[in-house]
Amino acid sequence: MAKIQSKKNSTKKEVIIEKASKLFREKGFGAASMRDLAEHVGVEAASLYNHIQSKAEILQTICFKVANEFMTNLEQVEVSNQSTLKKMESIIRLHIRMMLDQYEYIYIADHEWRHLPEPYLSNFLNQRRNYRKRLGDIIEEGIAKGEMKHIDPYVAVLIILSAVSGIDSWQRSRKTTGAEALESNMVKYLIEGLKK
Amino acid sequence: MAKIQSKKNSTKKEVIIEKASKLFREKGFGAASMRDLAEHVGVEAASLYNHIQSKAEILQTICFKVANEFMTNLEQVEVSNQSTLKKMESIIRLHIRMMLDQYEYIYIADHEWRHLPEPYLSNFLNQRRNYRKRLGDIIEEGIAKGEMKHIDPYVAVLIILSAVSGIDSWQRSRKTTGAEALESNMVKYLIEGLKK
DNA sequence: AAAAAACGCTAACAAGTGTTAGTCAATTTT
DNA sequence: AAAATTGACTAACACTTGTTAGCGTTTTTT
Repeated sequence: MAKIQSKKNSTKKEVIIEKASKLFREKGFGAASMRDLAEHVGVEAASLYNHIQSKAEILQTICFKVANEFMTNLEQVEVSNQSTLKKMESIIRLHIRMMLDQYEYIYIADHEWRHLPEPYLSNFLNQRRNYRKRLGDIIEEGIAKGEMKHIDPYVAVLIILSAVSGIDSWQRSRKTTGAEALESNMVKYLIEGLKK
Repeated sequence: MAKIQSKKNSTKKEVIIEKASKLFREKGFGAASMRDLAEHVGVEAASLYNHIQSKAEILQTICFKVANEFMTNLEQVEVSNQSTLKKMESIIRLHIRMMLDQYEYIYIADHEWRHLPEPYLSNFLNQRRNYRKRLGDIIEEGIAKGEMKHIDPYVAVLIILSAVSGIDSWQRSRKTTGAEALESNMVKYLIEGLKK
């Protein structure tokens, strides 16, 4: 019944999704074709449909996998006993780390969600709005407690999320800056700012 | 010879590019079709080719228009007699303002440049790399002069550019935050940080 | 008024799209 | 060993893609 195949301990479906994530990032969801994907998997295009239901399903799987991962983490941070600043720092660090070692997935959830079919699109956007709202609440609390500057919480959330998601254009110059250095530099900036 | 048409003082070619920019942003370059565009312009698809050479040409026009605008501004800032912090502030403010009133164009130059055909793609990436390098130089100078924190300049540039380009997901909630408020909040954060 | 250019249209092209139907060998379950 | 499932294949479908050819009308230039 359960079909375990291919190189590593992964279903063929997982292999397809993994290859698709690379392809979707390189070419964009719309420009990546199933025949293209099939070639990377080493199979004919029609054979893909023995494992998946549609092209869109792949996108859904990726987007919601990412969304759930972030949401789960947020819930853990919310109930933890840290200062609001530390909470934000934890979240920032998680985003950076996920960006670094699940680059393709995060990129797609960040940039290709527009191509989700309804009702998944609305669902995804609701989750995203909810996530941002709750990040904003942490910042609001931080301001009220005098731990943070008086800044529009929504703008702050926007800056933080955009900044970490922008790591994608850093990808190629990995050599010049190490991963840990990048992380600490980003945290430093996002918490303490540019001005001395 | 010169053909001045349509509502405002704009060539039909300009109308096409304007409509295209909205379409490309909504659907992505790959998913937006010429027939789709033609309908928005109020013409048959084939007729578009009396004004443009190809779909790709539209993308090129948009991307390089934006790139040149930013580059021109950077050159002005570079030769000005401001502190490095003020220089960065000027640049940040310009980015935010352009994002607000040329949203569609900037978005496309930010997100759809991948679909540029060679040799335009390389050209565009070179310009972008150059732009970022020079922003980094300003920050490097700021650090050397003790005006800025000791932070990897490239990471700082990344954060700043990503943050301003992230305004796109703010677009719909314009009502809650005014444009000036957004600008001052972003500048405040990006210069002074989150921590009090 | 004549010549030329601009610009809309319809029809068509070659190529590519996601996806389904149906067949057959390999593998797993009974 | 028999039966059932899995999963690969080829062919094909209905449709969309960007783009060109060619015709005819309107607008501009001479």
